[in-house]
Amino acid sequence: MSPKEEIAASRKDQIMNSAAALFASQGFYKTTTAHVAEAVGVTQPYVFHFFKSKEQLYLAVLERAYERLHRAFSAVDAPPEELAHKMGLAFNTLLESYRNEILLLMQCFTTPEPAIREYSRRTHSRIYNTVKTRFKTAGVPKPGTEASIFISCGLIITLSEILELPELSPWHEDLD
Amino acid sequence: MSPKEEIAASRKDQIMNSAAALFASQGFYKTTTAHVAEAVGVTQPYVFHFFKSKEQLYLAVLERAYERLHRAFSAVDAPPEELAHKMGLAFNTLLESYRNEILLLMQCFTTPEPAIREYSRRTHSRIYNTVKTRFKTAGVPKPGTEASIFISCGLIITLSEILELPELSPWHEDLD
DNA sequence: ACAATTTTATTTATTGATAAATAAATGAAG
DNA sequence: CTTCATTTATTTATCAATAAATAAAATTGT
Repeated sequence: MSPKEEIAASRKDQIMNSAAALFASQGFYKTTTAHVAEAVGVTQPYVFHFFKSKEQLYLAVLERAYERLHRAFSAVDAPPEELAHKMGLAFNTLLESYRNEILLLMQCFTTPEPAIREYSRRTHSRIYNTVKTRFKTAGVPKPGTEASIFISCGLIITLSEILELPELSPWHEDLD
Repeated sequence: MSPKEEIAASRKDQIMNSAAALFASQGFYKTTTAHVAEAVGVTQPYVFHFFKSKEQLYLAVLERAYERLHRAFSAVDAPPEELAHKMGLAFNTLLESYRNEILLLMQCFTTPEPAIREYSRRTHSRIYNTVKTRFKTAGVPKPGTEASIFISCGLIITLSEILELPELSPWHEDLD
């Protein structure tokens, strides 16, 4: 965020932004409410004025990330044979603009907190159905299988980003 | 483990087995050394007699899991056009026999502990190179790309298992 | 003066880790 | 054999640190 936007953003938004960055890189457990507060420049208990628990904060960040992904995918328009490719481009654009949120979204399923698990399940299910429906509507054969492959692609990109192993990315040129 | 094997297994092995199950389902942070100890039936400080820290225990379990995967993949023998398929079968067999270890292996990259991150990086890199080399030696074209796709397949299966969303699995039949 | 914002002070619970004590097994000497 | 000594296996007790959450006070703006 630019300085101007930083000022314009409400405290709640600032907290969610810092939380997204920290949750994405440090995960749910290693990210403390004190870290989030410090990143924003407020005191730790103040975080609880906006979110009744650390878990609720995490879920709020996750939901916002999902909505952004959903909007981005919904905005893609292309003929059937280009659809998957264009959705891939949309995913990459999102990864550049909202890296934290995307990495969090693709990673959340490993957080064993029951409420987060359940939410992750719902979220991944929603993503799958969105993608599948888009493929199906466009007349792509085997839309379910295609959607599954598409998401697996997102997963390996995430893994490659987190571990800094570019050769794992499907975009990496396969020489020799 | 059967009762007989349970007795035969050394304390250290028992601790690693319980730790594998707990780390796979509860993750690094939510799994306490007390939980591991309780699952084995020993006291919490005794775990530290075998592993100098919880982190070392995690890494030991991870290494054992990697070695099992490596052996399984190395044992696969097939002509080029069947190789990927047969390696997929080997992965599935392993997932049935050593579910905990496999899920842990595919999940470990999200644990933000620096030493674990570094180890995950190394481990995933080793898996990738193993698979790529196998494809290349067999004469499969684009072995790097194929290896990347193969691993992404493992990731989506893991996601589907953890969240209990069978429709996300590549093996799920794509009806309608 | 009122309402919204933000801080200080504090509590409670959890958990990884250490140290010292005890019990059990093993083996050698009488 | 069986007693004693020595090592190995395991427990009890405890510490120190961390972190989420609550409540009440204080500050700021209108």
